[in-house]
Amino acid sequence: MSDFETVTKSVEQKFADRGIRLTRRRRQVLDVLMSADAALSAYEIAELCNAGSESHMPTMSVYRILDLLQEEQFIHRLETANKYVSCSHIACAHEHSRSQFLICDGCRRVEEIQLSPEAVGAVEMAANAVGFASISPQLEVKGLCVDCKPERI
Amino acid sequence: MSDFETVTKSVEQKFADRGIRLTRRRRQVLDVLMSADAALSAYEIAELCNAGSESHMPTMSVYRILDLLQEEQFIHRLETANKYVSCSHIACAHEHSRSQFLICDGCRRVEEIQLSPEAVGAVEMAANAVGFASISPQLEVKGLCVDCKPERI
DNA sequence: ATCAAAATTGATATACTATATCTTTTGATC
DNA sequence: GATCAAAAGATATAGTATATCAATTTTGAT
Repeated sequence: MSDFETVTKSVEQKFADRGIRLTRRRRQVLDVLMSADAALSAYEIAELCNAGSESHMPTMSVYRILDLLQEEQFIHRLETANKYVSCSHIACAHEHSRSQFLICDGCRRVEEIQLSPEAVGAVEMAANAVGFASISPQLEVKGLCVDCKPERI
Repeated sequence: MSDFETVTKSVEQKFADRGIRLTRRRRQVLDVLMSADAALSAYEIAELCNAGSESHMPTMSVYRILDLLQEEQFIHRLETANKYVSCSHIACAHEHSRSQFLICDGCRRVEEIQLSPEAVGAVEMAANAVGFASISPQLEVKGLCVDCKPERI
């Protein structure tokens, strides 16, 4: 069974376990996101759903489905980019409470990483110091990947 | 001399030093941002410029001016909020190369903080580990301030 | 002081991201 | 199959942002 099929099976199981229907539309959106190697906007997702397909996927449906997929933690919304990515732990059995992203300002490549608890703790302490009670579990960091970093002369 | 006047003088000096004109429009936008106690959208800035004033500030001018002010490091753009804030070091003589923001998901309050070099280093190391050459000097963290944190029962 | 070039602003159009709302269709349950 | 709820379709509209060209203002050289 291919890797993609394994993931798909796992996703189907999760939908079933939670009593959520994995409809054709939802499957389309999720497939597009899982196959993408970059973060996509809702409109890009709609286009890709329609590409080479008879169906007409309305963008509004994409937004609705993105909301659901996000609630169920199958995908993430990148707020600094207004784009969406499938969760890199989509097939994992465990929950993953925190997610951190690196977004390349050059090629828009996205890597989901796991910061050390110490690093997260440092941010939390700095937050507490200025009157913040808690910080969001999602952190987005922009940068340049090695391919996009301009060579120094 | 009031605090606001001190800052204004300092800003005027910086404009002069860099050979950039501090026009009426630019001053309006900067004044609005410096007087604001929250991050503002470009359209909100335009509205505030027009409030109680004879002038008509077009939103497009606001965007143009925001670009300039950002290049010159007088203000920051919050990418997670699509809003703008004046730099908390606007009157400082030194450069401040890094900026980190805490944004309250409840009241939208924004605090500009300074993370420890260790915390930033931890993020950089994690980035390097997944093929990123460098990270952006601006970090935005969402959270809840103590006023907006729901009481536990 | 006058004129030409450059910088700034004004005006208009348009693209992109997102939400609200109402109707129609589909699917589950009895 | 009838009934009800969930999902999808359709349309309108709000909010954020960029592109472009024209008009005006400022600068600097003569």
